[in-house]
Amino acid sequence: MSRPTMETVAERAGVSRALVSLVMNNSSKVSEAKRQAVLHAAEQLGYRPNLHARNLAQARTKTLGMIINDIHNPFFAEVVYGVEAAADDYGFDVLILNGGRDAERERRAVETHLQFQVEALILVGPKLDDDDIIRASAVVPTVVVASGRDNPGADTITTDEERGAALAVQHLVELGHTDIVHIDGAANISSRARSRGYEKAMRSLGLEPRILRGGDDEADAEAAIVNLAETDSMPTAIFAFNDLVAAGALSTLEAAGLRVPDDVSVVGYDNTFIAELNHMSLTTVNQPRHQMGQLAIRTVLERIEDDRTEPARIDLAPTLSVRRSTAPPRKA
Amino acid sequence: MSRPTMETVAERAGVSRALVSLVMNNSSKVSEAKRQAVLHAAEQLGYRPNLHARNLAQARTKTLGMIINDIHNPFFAEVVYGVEAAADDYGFDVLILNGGRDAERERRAVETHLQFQVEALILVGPKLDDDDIIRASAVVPTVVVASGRDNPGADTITTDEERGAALAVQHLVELGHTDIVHIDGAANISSRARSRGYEKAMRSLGLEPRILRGGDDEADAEAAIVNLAETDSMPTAIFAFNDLVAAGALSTLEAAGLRVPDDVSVVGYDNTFIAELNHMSLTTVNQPRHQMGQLAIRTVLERIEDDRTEPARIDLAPTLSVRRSTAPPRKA
DNA sequence: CGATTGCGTTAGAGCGCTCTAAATCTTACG
DNA sequence: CGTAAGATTTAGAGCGCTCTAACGCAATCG
Repeated sequence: MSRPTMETVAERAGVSRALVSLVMNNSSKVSEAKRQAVLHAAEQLGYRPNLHARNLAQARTKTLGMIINDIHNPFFAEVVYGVEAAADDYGFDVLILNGGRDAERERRAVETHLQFQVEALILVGPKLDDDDIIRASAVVPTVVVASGRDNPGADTITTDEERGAALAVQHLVELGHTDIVHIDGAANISSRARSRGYEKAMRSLGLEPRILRGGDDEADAEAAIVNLAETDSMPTAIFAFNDLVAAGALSTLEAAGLRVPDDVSVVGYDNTFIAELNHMSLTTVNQPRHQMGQLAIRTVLERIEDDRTEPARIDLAPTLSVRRSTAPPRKA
Repeated sequence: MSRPTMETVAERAGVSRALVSLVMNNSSKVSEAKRQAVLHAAEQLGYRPNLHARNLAQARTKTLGMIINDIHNPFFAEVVYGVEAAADDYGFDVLILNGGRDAERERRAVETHLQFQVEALILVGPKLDDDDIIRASAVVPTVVVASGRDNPGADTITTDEERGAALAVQHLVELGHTDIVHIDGAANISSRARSRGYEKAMRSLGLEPRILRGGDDEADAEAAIVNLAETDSMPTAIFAFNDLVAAGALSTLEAAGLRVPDDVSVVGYDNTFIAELNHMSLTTVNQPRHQMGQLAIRTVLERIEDDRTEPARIDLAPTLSVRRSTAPPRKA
């Protein structure tokens, strides 16, 4: 037994298929009596409109396609909530596809979304390269969130990561630190901007930058710090590429008998869940993720309506969340 | 300029629309010459099949609908990866909708998926109640993952949570603990089974169970432990409802001047990301999440093919991941 | 050499819905 | 009463694709 269609409902309610359509789209020009009859019939039959048929018949789908770099990463979850909230306001459905930290998978996800005729594409922290993004945005309005760079053709929502790094440095310097090491994000997409921000801030304050190669997980931090302990001198403060690297720093430092923040202060980046944990209590740079998600939707949808052609670029200000992993340096 | 259709491609390639269709579904009965011509024309036009049209024309959609309790929660991410891997094998697309920890939103998500004519529904840690699930599974094969209970009408993939709790108790007892307190999950869906497992295990070992009301986040743990410190006696080990509660326990204990694991051992549940962090290094009960996701797909798809009618129930065995938050009790 | 076979191709109906234009029914008014 | 205006309702085409049945054509065979 296949599912009931409008035809079935129409028959049952003793009206035409067109009338059922009107009721389903709650048109105002339907008599109350018929409306009730239709609604009742639909209810009884367990009728559910077929979105594929609707989307085919209509020009639009009222559907947005979102691709997330990695569902594992709670950083993106907040963005998703922002996106969903805004999409709700505009009456759009959001289909989520998982990129799985893999450019190839993201490419396939883009393809799937396009085949689903989404009206816009939201790429959250994409692994795709410029060409992919150009190709996609040639087909459908595209907005990129948190990619840490400009994206030709697409709208872009970022935070000023240089500024974020500067905030971290500033905070440490205000606490009295002068020997501040940065563990970078290696090949990571946002790494460059953060390092540059760190370096500029240090120099402008007359301090000597020291950058160590890190990565994007705990193990990378460990290597960097072991190196610091063995061959180099231990600074009084460490600014890590992200919270995870900072977490790695925390445990490696403690394993080495150093206390945070008494001996060494640590600052992370992203204000993830980890940083919030009481036991970690990481001072970190915060990006307004929810807002980024909301703006992504607004930007791209307005682009559709106003059919603006040049891409927008929105750069939000990061803030610093001060917690217990930073303190004034121990008096020498 | 709207997107090219099969018609456009057919014209360009000098063949009929039907032939284009055959090529797109790479049928074997197309001459190589025409196949190339069509492929070439499609390429040039940037043709992309319209999934809505296809899904309408075909009986099936080859699409699965998944609803995740909360994208924030990394526990579910692993399940998602399992689901995706298996779905890939079967050639299904997986559409993800976020439940947002809200039964009402989940209900709407189910509705959306059904309107998209998904061939099966995968509910990961649903907030929906039995009736919702019964209703859904009456329309489309449904599988529930990690709900911690039986779900009438739907296939169910769980782990034996009683057993998991017992593993935790066993581990602590083997280390020499006898005074073990459980902080439960309050109204949380899995709380009952874990508490029961704890209680049974304790009694069967001749120990007196002590259960405190917890919840599902750090703050809940704090309240419970403060209570323990002030009005009750501090045990030598704590088995928490989940990793987050355990994390809360960790920080509250340390704030109270107690060291983990020297003074108090702590065990969590779920083996989330948190537990893995070096700095936390939480002994915890692990659920084979990836496998759960895979099994969910297999179960529900096989159900479609074999049109089995009675729901399946798969109960996997949890394991214990021992880390540094547990140790023998301090000698009195 | 006409009939048969089989491969490659195509016409055309139909999937469930929306939308325009036209049909039908009311109601109001001269 | 007849009729125009307005309010409801409906017929029917069409969205882009798949699928069945039939068609054309070359190769094969008795």
